[in-house]
Amino acid sequence: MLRIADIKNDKEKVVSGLEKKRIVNAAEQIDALLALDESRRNTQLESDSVLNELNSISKQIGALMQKGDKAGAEKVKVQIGELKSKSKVLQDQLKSIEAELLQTLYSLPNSAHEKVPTGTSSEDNAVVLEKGKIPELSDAALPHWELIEKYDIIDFNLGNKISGAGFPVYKGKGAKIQRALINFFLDEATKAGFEEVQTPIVVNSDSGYGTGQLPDKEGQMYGIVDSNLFLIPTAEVPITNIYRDVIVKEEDLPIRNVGYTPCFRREAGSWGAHVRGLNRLHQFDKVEIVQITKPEDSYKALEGMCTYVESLLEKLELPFRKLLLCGGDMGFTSAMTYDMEVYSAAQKKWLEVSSVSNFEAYQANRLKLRYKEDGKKITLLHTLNGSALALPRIVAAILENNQTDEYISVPKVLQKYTGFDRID
RNA sequence: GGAGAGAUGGGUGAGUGGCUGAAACCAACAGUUUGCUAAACUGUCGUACUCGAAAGGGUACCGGGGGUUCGAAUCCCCCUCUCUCCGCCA
Repeated sequence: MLRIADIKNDKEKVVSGLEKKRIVNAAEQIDALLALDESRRNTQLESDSVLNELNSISKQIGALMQKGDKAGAEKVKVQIGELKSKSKVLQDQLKSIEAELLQTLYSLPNSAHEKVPTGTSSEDNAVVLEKGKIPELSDAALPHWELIEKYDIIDFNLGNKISGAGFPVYKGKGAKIQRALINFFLDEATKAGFEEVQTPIVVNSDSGYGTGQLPDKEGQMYGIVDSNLFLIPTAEVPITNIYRDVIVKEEDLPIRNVGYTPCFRREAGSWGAHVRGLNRLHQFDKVEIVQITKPEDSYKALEGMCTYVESLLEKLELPFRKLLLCGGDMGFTSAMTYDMEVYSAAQKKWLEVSSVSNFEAYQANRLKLRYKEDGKKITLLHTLNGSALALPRIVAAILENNQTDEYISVPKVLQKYTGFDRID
């Protein structure tokens, strides 16, 4: 969540960043927030002084009792009644103000970075890089949802039977190519300096709040009945929450982790006829990289993570482009996001396969993720993450782009992982 | 699932109503000594909010929430988690 101190420090900047995020009355909301904080402070001040008085009277009573002066103690006790009721009122007041403050902070998204383009939808995203050759396919080229049937490698009907729509079953070479990609991504990330972690794929609500899925996106996660647990929508949640309530040692920074997990998304409302095959699923596999840096290093780290993701796409020989998302298309918690899209040549569509974001201190503030600057001042860190990469659309693009009439060729870098060089 | 024990600062761990924001030890940090390292000695050593230019104050926090009391780490209630034994089991 946003930090009051930052808002006070440069209100205009925060407001304009929020406006980019399509918060219409950002200035009013921020003013209300500041007023609320002001009243919080005043109430606390008052409450603290009453408590102080109560504490010192209690101490007096204690001292008198020790001396055996019971009558004297009773005399002093008389003063307490009124102070206590006063203190109760103030503390209740303080509690409700704090709750309101927190709720307001939860409801506000991260403020967009100055360099984020203004805009309301994906139309307004800026293409900042385009790389790779778009293959020319024959007229007989098939979209991936037909290829998977032709070669019998992914079965949606089986998934339907077992679970429901959006839960495919990968078979034979289809399953193997998935596993190959996961291993390839994990190995590459390890080489690039990310430490591999394996986390739970269900999380509690504290974790959901920590990274900002709650309360904003509760409807997007699958909840587990009677357990107050959620299936993760991304490995970002468990990995970043490793560091919740942690004061990191300065020499351990930056922290870089990578993890593979299945991801679960309800995708409520986003289902439709235009979503076919692997383009959108309820369960999919993803390798995620997470980085935690000092504030001054986070934008350099963001660029570095993008460069890394680009290198994966190049190795897979997939044509891709890189977008700097406009404020309106960015996620709730992000200050700046780059999306990577691969071109899937048979459906003639750009498919988002990675989203790399800098959350600055927004998540860290919820997570209480900090470090001791110069061994003294405690400072919130910056968190970042990126998909590296999400599997289904990569699979879709590989299948479509590498198809011939008789077979589909496997990208060279994957062959040592798959053990075969073509699907036929 | 049944029975019992427990949750205290970076770690171990003391603390059953006021002198405890919390002993002691370890770790860490700074300094002294030393040819270097080590050892020894001295000091510092939780977090948040808040007042203050600063020095230094105030308030809260001993798993979480509520209660009793003038006063709670300490007593009571609820919840969560951990450990041990039994049962079951990949």
